[in-house]
Amino acid sequence: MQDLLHNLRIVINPKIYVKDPQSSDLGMRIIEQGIQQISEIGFDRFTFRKLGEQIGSNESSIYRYFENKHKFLIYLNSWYWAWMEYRLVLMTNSIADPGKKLEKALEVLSQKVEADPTFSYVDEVALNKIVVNEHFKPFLTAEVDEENKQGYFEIYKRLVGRFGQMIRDYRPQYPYALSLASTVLSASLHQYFLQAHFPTLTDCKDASAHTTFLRQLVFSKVIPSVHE
Amino acid sequence: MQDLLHNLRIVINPKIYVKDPQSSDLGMRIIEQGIQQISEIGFDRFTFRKLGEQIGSNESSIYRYFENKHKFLIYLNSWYWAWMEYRLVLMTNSIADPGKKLEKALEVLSQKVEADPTFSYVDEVALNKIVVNEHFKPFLTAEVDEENKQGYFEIYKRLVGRFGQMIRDYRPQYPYALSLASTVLSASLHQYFLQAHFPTLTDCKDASAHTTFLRQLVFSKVIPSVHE
DNA sequence: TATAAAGTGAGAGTAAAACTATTAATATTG
DNA sequence: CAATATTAATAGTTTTACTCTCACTTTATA
Repeated sequence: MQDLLHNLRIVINPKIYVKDPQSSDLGMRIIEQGIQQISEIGFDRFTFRKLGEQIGSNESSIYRYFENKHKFLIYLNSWYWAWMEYRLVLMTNSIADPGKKLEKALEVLSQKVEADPTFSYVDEVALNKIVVNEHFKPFLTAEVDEENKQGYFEIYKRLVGRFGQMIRDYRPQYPYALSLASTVLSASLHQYFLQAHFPTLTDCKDASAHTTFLRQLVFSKVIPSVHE
Repeated sequence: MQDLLHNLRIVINPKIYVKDPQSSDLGMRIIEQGIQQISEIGFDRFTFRKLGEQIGSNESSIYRYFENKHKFLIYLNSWYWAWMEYRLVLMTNSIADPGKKLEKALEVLSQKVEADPTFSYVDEVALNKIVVNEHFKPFLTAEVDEENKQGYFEIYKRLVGRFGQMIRDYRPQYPYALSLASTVLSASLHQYFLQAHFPTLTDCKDASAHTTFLRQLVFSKVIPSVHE
C-alpha cells in the first residue's frame, strides 16, 4: 500500500501554472519554501522577491513557474484540496454503510491536519495554516467568475460535490446536501481560524471539539427538536 | 417609532477612522459613493483616487477621514454589523419565547437585505453585496490580531455573542452556542456568495431557501437522528 | 562529442498603487 | 472681521508587482 502511494502525484490544472513546479528541483523548492514563507509572514507580505532570496534564486525565475502570486496561492489551495480529496477517498472508500461513511468523512475533513509522509516536499501542517488563515482569499477577487470559468477551482468544487453526495446517499430526502457540504467545509476552516484569532467567538478549544461540533450539526444533535 | 429611529446614528469605534465621516457632508459622500464604487468594481480595484474623482474631491481629502482603504472597509463592515445588530434587537426584543426569538433572529440574519430608509445615506443593498463578496477580507490580514486588540471588530463580536446567547437561552445544555452562532453568521454570507458565483455548490436558489436551510440546521432537522 | 535548446540568475527598468507633504483657497466660528 | 479649521490641487516618495534583456549553465539530441 505505502509503495503504491509513493507513486502518487497530485495533479493540478495546468492553467494555474506556467511551468509545472513538480517537474523540476527549483519548482519543488518554490513550493516547499513558498509554503514556509506564506505560513510565517502571511500571504499579503509575501513577495516573489523575498521567496527568491530565501531559495537562493531570482524573482524572475519564479515568474517562469507562476504568472503571479495570486495564482501561486490558488495552486497551493488546489494542492491542499486535492490532498484532502485523496485522503477522503482513501479513508471512506471501503466503508459501505452510508452513515458510517459520512461520519468518517466528517472526521477527515474536520480533524487537525498532520504531516503526510507520502508527499515529502509539502509541509501539510504549514499548508493547512495558510488555508485556514487565508481561507477565502483565492475566491475574493473581482476575477472570481472568470477564474472559475477557467476551471481554477475545480478540485474544490469536486470535493464539495463528493461530500454532498455522501450526505445524499445517507439521506436522499434532504434537499440541502450541497449547501450543507459547503457549509461544513468552510465552517471547519472558520472555526480553526476563530480558535487562533478570535477565541471568544468559538467553543472549539481542543482538537476533538471541532469534529464533535460538526458531527452534531450534521447529525442533528444541535438542538433536539423532539425530546432531550 | 419612526420619529425615534430618525434620531438614530450608528456608532463606530473612533479608532477606525481619523475623522468621523458622519460629521460632515464630505464624509457622508465618501461613505455613500464609496459603497457604490466598491460594490461595482470590487474592493481590490477600488482606490481613494478613483473615489476622489467620483465625489469631485481629492484623494488627500479622503485620507483625512480614513488612514487607508483597509480601514475604510473595516468601517463599512462595522457599520453593516452594527445595523444588523440594531435590526436584530428591534425585531426580537419583544419576543419572550426563546424558541420564537431564535427563529426570528435567524430570519433577520439570513434574509435578503432590503434598503432601510432610517439611514438615508447608506445603500444597505449595495453594502450587503460588499460584505458578501469580500466577507472575510477585513480579517484576512497579517495584522488581525493587532487590529482585534484595538477593538476594530468589537461590533461583529458583540453580534456573535448576542446571537450565541439567544441559542443558549433556548437550549442551555448545548455546549457549542458560540460556534453555532459564528457558523450561522458566516454560512449565511457564504451561501449568498456561492449563489452568486458558484451556484453548483449550493442548493439555495431563492430568497426563502437561505433561511430554511439555516433554520433546519439550527433546529436539527438536517438529518433526523431518530425516525423520519 | 558538438551544438542547439531549455532553464536559470542577475540586474535594471516600468507602471501603478498607496500613501505623504506642502501650500493655497474656501468655509466656519467666535 | 480675524482666527481657525477644512478642503483642493499638486507634486513627490516608497513599495510592490511585474517585465525585459542578457549572460551563463545544464540538458537533450544528432
